[in-house]
This record gives sequence, C-alpha cells and structure tokens, in this order.
Amino acid sequence: MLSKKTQYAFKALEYLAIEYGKGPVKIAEISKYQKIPLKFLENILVELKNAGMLESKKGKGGGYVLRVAPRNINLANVIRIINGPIALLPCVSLNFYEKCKDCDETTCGMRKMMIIARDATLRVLEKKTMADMIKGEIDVM
Amino acid sequence: MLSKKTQYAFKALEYLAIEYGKGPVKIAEISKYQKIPLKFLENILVELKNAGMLESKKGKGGGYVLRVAPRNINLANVIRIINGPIALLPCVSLNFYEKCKDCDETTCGMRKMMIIARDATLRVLEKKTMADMIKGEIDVM
DNA sequence: TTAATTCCTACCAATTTAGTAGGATATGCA
DNA sequence: TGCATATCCTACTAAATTGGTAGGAATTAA
Repeated sequence: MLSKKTQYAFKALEYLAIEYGKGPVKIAEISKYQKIPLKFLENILVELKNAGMLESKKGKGGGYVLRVAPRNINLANVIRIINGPIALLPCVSLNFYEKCKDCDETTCGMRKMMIIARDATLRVLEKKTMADMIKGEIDVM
Repeated sequence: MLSKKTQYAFKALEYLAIEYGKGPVKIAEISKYQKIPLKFLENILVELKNAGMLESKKGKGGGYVLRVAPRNINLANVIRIINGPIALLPCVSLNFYEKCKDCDETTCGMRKMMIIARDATLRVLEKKTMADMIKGEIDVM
C-alpha cells in the first residue's frame, strides 16, 4: 500500500497539474484545497523538488510549479520518489535492488513470479501520467 | 513490498508444496531447510492454518500439510493472508476496502489509475500458483 | 506416562509513519 | 533599507508496524 505521504504527494501533484502554466502555486493553497497538513506538505514538496519533479520560487509571488508537463510525469516515478520500491521484493526491484541472501536468483521460483507481477504493475504505472489522472477533474476544481 | 513474514510464508509454502502428498512436515524441518527462525515460523504457519490454507496434526508424526494441491493455491491469497491488501490504496482494495474521506469515488482520478494498476497486478497474482512457483525446483531440494 | 509436536499469550527492540515546531533563508516591493 | 511573504532546514515526537523471542499449555502417538 502507498503511504499517506505518497497519497498526499499525488494530491498535491494533481493540483499542480491542473494549475500547470498559470505560474507558481503556494503550499498554503495546495494544503487548503487538497486538505493536506501544511507542514507535512512542505516536506513532501521539498522531496519532489529535490528529485527534480518541481521547481520552486521563494518570497512574494513564489510557490511551486511542475518542471515538466503533466503528461510527462508518470505515476511510477512519483511512487519511487516518495514511497520507494514498486516491486514486491527487494531482489526484483529495478530501482532499489538488494540481493536476498540464501537464494539463488537463477532458480528462485518466488523471484520469477514476482518479476512477472512487477512487470504487469509497471506497464500501467509507467504508462499512466498525471495528465491521465486529472482527466475529467479539470472543470470540477 | 512484501514483509519478511510474507516472504517466509512463501518459502514455507514452497517447501510444503514440494513435499505435498508425503504426509505431515514438521515446523523444525521447514525452519531448517528454508532458514526461517523457528518461533517466527510457528506464528506464520498458525496464521496460514487459521486462514484454511494448511492442516496440522499435533504430537509425534505430526506437522503441517497443504489443504489443497499446490496448483490450487494462488499467490494473491497468500499475500492477503499474511501481508494484507494488494491494492495500492485502501479505497481500491477488493478484500480490505476502506472509504477514503475527502474524495468522491466516482470522479477521483487517482482512484481510477490505481484500479487499473490493481487489476494488472491481480491478473498475475491470482493466476499464478504455488505449483508455478516450485516449477524447476522440485529436483533441487 | 513420556516424548514429540503444535498452539497460545505475552512480551520486546528497532524501524517506519505521520506528523509538528521553530526558525533560517531568499525574494519582491515600497 | 526594511518588511512581508514564501520556501527551506533541522530537529523532535507519538503511535503503529515489523521482526522477532519466551515460556508454557494442549494434544497425540507409542
């Protein structure tokens, strides 16, 4: 399951995706409309920024903007930044790989299954973007 | 990611799948060959038993056996018993559903995406079984 | 009756999660 | 220059989860 932090990250990115092209958006505004605790949201946005997903501007008129268009932000990347691995086992993770001891990777049956599961999940999460996520929501907000 | 407990559960079930049809297998034996802490394994096997996946027999000659053939045990069920939800959000879980507040389920874009991801993952995890997992391992052990 | 085995209740330390607090730093504007 | 407005940084906290361990009770075979 995704942590609440990750869910908040998606909610924040949704808002920024909808506001994309309209200039910097303040943390306080995102916090208010997406109902995310302000100080917690600060942490999240800094992480997304450090990962290269957002740009920020301090001072009056400042705030956050997406660094690339919503259609170029896929869901897998967001999850990796805030939540961590997508795979079900460390030894089948593409971005957070860790060898599991007591296990021959060439023969391990569990590993084979989890690779298949991972690929199925990734095919969706790497294809779908923030643009897909906000489809149908643009008018509502 | 799956907890270590869940990984141990799979390892234990692998062993029981390989030994399927040969009578009860002792915890100590599974613990030894799959390198799982004995007392921790006890907990795991009781949980799997209470969920209906195993049968047990106490006393001399006792132990655990799979209640159904390996090909009838799908991976999704094992994960649900020991690890919990497979979906990435509570509000898209089939077996552990929880409503998320501040979210209209009919329009929520995040929810739509996570349902697609869930279905992709489940198509694999519900189709693959313990029999698939031990393929190619039977001779090794 | 005894040895072997599962089963039950309870506990524990370390880590992770979900935040909060308080101030430092940078920016725009008058 | 100085003030208001923002982000940014460091640190702390309580509660939950994870990954076990301890000790003995209950059951069964011989």
